Amino acid sequence: MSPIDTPAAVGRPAAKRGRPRRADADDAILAATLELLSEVGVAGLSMDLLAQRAGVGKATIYRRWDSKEALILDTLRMMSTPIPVPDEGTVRDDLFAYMDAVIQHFRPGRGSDTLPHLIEASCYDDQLRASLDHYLRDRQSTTRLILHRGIERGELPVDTDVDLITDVILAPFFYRHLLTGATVDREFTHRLVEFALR
Amino acid sequence: MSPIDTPAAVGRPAAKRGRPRRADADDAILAATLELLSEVGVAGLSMDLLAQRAGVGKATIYRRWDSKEALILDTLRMMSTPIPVPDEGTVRDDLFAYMDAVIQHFRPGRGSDTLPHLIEASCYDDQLRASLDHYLRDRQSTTRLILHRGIERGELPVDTDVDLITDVILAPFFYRHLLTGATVDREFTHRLVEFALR
Amino acid sequence: MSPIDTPAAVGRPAAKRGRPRRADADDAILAATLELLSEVGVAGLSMDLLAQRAGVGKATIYRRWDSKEALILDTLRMMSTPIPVPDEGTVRDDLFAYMDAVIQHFRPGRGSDTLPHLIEASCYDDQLRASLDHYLRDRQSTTRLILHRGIERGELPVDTDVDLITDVILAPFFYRHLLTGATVDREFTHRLVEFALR
Amino acid sequence: MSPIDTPAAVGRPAAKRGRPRRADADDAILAATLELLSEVGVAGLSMDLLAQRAGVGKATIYRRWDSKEALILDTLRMMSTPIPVPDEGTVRDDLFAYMDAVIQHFRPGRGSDTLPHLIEASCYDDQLRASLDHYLRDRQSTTRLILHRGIERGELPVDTDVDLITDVILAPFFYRHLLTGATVDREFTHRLVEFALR
DNA sequence: GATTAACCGAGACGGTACGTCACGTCTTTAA
DNA sequence: TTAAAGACGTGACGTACCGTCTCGGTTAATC
Repeated sequence: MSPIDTPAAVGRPAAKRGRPRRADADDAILAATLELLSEVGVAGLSMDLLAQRAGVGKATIYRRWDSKEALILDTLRMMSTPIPVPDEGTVRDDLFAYMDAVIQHFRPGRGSDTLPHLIEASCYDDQLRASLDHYLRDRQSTTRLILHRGIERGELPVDTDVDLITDVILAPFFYRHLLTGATVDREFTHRLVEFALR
Repeated sequence: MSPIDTPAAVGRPAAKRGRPRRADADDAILAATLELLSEVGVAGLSMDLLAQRAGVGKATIYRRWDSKEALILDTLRMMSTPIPVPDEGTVRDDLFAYMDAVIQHFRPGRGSDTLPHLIEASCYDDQLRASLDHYLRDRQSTTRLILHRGIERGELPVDTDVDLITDVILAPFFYRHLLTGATVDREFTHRLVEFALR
Repeated sequence: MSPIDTPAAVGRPAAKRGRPRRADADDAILAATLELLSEVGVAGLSMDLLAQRAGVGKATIYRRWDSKEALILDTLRMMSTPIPVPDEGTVRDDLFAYMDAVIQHFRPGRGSDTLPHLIEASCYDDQLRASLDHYLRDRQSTTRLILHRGIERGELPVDTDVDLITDVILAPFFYRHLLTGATVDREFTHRLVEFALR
Repeated sequence: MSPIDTPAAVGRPAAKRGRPRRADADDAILAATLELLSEVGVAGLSMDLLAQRAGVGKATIYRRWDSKEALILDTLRMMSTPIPVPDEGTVRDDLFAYMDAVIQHFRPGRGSDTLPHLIEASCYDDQLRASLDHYLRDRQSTTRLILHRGIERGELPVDTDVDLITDVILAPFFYRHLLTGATVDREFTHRLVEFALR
């Protein structure tokens, strides 16, 4: 979910009236959100605190985002450092490298309650549900890219079920991380990749 | 997490003094919780409302459970109808049948915010985290049973990695359900089972 | 308080530069204020609503009046229908007639919170305090006129304390109206007039 | 308006259940209100600040009073030092002395916006209107007592209209104080008393 | 005719206070 | 001692206004 009222339509002159939105407020708010997420987590991030930190009125936040959660999701989208696409030469090694990075990325810490929070919030907000879905499917793109590259190279059969393998590789990671709390280490992800490419 | 202070040790007369705990309060509370979960979801389940519904003081609830979430988890454990263990003759058909039932069980509805809520809450409460892990690993037992039965029957090789296959079958279900919002239907679970048993 | 910057001095060309004030904006604002006062009272009259109703920007209002209350007071001054000066032949009958009209004028209704609001606001704004004083003393002029006419006619002694009698007749009306909530009817005002002229 | 739910009915054992209201909270709240009224006036008295000052949750205040204004009125009733009943020997001197004290009491200062605030608020709240009426009529009792004492002593005729004279003496004070802003000094109140007793 | 300065409607801005709600604890009387 | 009832302190919520500011765009008097 992007900030509300983004004049997405190209070519429309937007016929702006009234004082325009402060251009730098979005950034200030997103930056403050990112700061607070890592300092106090989602649980400690109140809208009052956020507004104060961003040097902004609460109304300015609500004018731009529908909810705290829409804002947080946008913060993840815009501010979080992306996991780079590895290029080790083979699908197997690319997936090994990528999953190593994923493990690093989901280290437990102050911000590790963010994704669970968004998941719960999306139960009550269809628009957020759609945005979160879109965001998380986007994060599959690296895995998909690696697999497609493998098919092009002839390393994988042309009829490889990319969707399924993507799920099979990524899902157990989140399943263990969020649900069963089982160990997620390199040994596990490597075993998983071997199984998926078997 | 079981109710606090359960006189687990048999034989100890407990040397009770004062008014004894109401024997039926636990059940009344669990039943009211289950009712409210399906009526208003976790989001609408406040402790005040719950106490009123159960005809119980709030302190009585907190005397028996550490938190709202511990209670909810116990409610799931005690009150929710278990998914029966199928016995179709082959591992493949057992897993097909089981996953069909799982799909039914996680139909969207009033109570479908329960698991996400517990997942988030477990970020802030180590004891809950442990209890939830235990509960969810418990729910893997049917899948494991089916696989072990297959090994005994000689249907699966003796060195089958039961842990991994369990994750590979169950994880994508929750991953799609909670994270990407992708379709989860019989076609998908069947494809998944085929892949896992390939 | 009149609109700010009124070029009161006649003959001074004021050497205006720039676009002149919209001539009809004052009226539009005053009219909208009067409308809203009777529709939603002072309490419901927000500056945003008022600007919208008058088809005017908020800044245009603040350019012309110092505050919401200065505007409201001006609205009363300019727009409210004045109570006519009676001429019944005697001081007694004139006062009877006038007080009857006053009773009518202060009927309870949507706009009856206006005066109390101005009274409170004038606690925080010396200029408003002065303007309100001036306005309310102005409204004594009819009573004063009636009394002075009586003195000229020889109906009242020449040393009549007009100030005091004015207060004695008008004050109990407002005192009961605003403070004690006691009944204010013709019987009361007549008794009052009789006492004052005794 | 007294604190909500006061078990006014005598003889009813009240059949109290649950934790009783903190006995000292009322006092703490009233005292904090009085403090803040004199420090920052009604305008600066926010419920958050008040709760903090009283060492009490906001909900505790709202549990006991319907509104900020009901609380303020109660504060006046309970905490404000009453004007003593003078006993100078004659009605005239008693009234002189009393009005002198009234003038002192309504000195301008931090708390002088309190009465105007309550008057406005009572436009929007019938219960407050009734309470304020009752409070202000109560404050007439000293004047009435002085007049009745005069009748008993034979100093005033038995058919003296006590209601009217009370209004005639007190009303101009508030009228000038709140409305016209005219001078209210000893000279004026003495002239007023002389006129009323004429 | 070009420039300039004050105006215009619209609406975003930083603040502040509101009254409600839920949390988990505490305090009463009764059993 | 536990029970039901319900008050407690805390703190976040999302809304509504305030009075100011900032746009793009008029509209005159001045140059």
